[in-house]
Amino acid sequence: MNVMNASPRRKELTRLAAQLFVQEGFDRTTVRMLAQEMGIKSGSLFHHFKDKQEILAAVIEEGTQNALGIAKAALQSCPDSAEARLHAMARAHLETLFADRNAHVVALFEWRRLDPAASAHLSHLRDAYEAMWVEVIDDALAAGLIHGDRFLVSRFILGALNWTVRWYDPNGPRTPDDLADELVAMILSR
Amino acid sequence: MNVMNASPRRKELTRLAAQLFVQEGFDRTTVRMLAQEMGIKSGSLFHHFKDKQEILAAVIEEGTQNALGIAKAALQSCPDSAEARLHAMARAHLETLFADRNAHVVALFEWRRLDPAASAHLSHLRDAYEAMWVEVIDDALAAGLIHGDRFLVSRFILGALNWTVRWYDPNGPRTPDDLADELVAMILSR
DNA sequence: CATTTACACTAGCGCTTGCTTGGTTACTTA
DNA sequence: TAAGTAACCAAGCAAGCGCTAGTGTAAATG
Repeated sequence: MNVMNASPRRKELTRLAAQLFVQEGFDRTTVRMLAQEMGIKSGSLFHHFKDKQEILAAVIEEGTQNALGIAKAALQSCPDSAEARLHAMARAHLETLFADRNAHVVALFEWRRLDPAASAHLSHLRDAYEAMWVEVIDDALAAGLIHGDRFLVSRFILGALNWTVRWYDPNGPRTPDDLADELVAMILSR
Repeated sequence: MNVMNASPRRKELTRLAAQLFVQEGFDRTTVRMLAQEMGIKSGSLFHHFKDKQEILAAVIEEGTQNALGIAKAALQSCPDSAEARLHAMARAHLETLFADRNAHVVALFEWRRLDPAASAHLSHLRDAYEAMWVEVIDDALAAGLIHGDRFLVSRFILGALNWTVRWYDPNGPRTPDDLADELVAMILSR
């Protein structure tokens, strides 16, 4: 078995798995379905992954790592005002949400299928991402851009953003940036 | 088989099923687990429900009907201003979300497990509920209470509200009404 | 040239799944 | 007291599940 490496083959298989997990749900996706989508037989799958659980963990890790990278890049290359940073985070969130849509849908809706070990490991990644949000929101509160409880405000914002995967149509007239700007405009105290 | 009636026994079984579906997810909940939780044998389950699908549909129907009832009652017994109605809808949404939490979590996160027939039937119920929201939000926009695109605003609000099931702790210091008021305060243009 | 590595294959084991069958029990009604 | 009905059970079937064992082969490596 090809333990925990990041071969290009494995990356491609992870991408295909994410797509199937979104289409069918993790539980209803069988190893035979995964193998067929990948053009191999079900037994061959276990050369690349220890078990089905590890495929799920790989999908979620991939998505979360990308989200972290995009958010960091967005904050670094943006004006140093609280308002600009809030905009940048919202835009970055939706950018990664729809660039790696499959991985993020799996992360959001199949998280509970992770076994405890994988869940613990990936929780750290997600916490790192959420910490960036909390910092930006604290700055926005301190600057008087928004008002309210920091805990509630951040939950509401992330809820509204994450829920977009349930209704947003990438082929429609609006870009993810449009959504981000509209949401920020909606909550700014003016 | 006890076709599609609403016997008290069936109602109680539906309630227990909702709980298990939330704990384990629909796919991982076996008919044997359901039966055990209900204190009967797995074969007996099919006296009350045609198949496993019908249990899922029963859970979701129950929750959606309750939501409709609560929202209607809330709008009828509230001052006739756009702002009061917006408050009332947000409060009603969170009230039913946590009064029938299990049923609503299932409706929100297991909807795709419904077969097409059941999905079509229940979609009508859900559309009726969302139509109430659209009306209230249109009034709020017309009154100048909030600004933005009616479509986006309603999606953002419902997203923020629905996402509360992922983090809200009913045993914490805040009531659902607190949440509703904070959210409305956050989006009002002041 | 010999050996290792990466990747794929076939075949199937052991188990669980949703659901059916054929029948029994407990209660209500005529 | 007889008939009807709702509720239940023991047993098990056919299908499908994740995963393993063992083998073949072509390319990379010593």
